[in-house]
Amino acid sequence: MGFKITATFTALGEPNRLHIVELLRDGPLTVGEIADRLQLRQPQASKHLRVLLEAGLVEVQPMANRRIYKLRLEPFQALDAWLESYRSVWEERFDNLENYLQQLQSEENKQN
Amino acid sequence: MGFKITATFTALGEPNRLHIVELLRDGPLTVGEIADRLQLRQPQASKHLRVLLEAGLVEVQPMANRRIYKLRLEPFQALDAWLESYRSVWEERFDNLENYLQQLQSEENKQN
DNA sequence: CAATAATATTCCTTGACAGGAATATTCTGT
DNA sequence: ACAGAATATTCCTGTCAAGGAATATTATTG
Repeated sequence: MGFKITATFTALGEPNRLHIVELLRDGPLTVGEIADRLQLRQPQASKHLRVLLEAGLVEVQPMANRRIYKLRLEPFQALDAWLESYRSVWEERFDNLENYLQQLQSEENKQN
Repeated sequence: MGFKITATFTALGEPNRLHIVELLRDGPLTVGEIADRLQLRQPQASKHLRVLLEAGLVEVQPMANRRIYKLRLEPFQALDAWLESYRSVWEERFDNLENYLQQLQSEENKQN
């Protein structure tokens, strides 16, 4: 806990990192495996993983020579919670209400 | 349609822009109002709004002298859909399954 | 302890981005 | 058409992030 949601967004804003996350959705992977599948050089893979790690999106588990990265759930749940407040917005068709209010305003206090 | 989700993420990765979006959640606002509430100078507000606009997160509706910005629903729904595939991950406790697989692997084909 | 595999870190360079200040644009009313 | 309000754009500058290449670190095996 204690990760800022903007960190989540910026981390996922980079295409390679988004791709990594999508790979990890299907299960934990090794740095080398990630680099292979994404056509990345190993150092770049490590660097992106570092960013994801610091954003709390993944965690790492050393195994022998390797480091296995896997998704952490919390940031996704946080994202979900954040989205929740917007779901109500579109479900209530807030949109139309506002159009209505704008009409009122645009007609400068016309009283019927 | 046709907006990349990475664009959504990068747009929301900037704290001021995230803040703008959260303001707009409660209803459409004018550039000036946004600048006021966020303690931003008008040009910066306009610039951030431009980014949000190009990412498809907001739309603008000219009214007289002003421009009223409001949220567009689609990117949020897209985000929601994207998150959906991760919900199943954490709901199925995929995590434990993987720990199990890792154990197997770490013990190098030990057959009981 | 040497050799090797897997991964991380550093240094460098380049490009993107954010804020500040100034200026341009657009619309309205007269 | 002009003045003024609201907003957009441009230019400049400094910072930060990403890729490439080289090197350092860590753990395993013999």
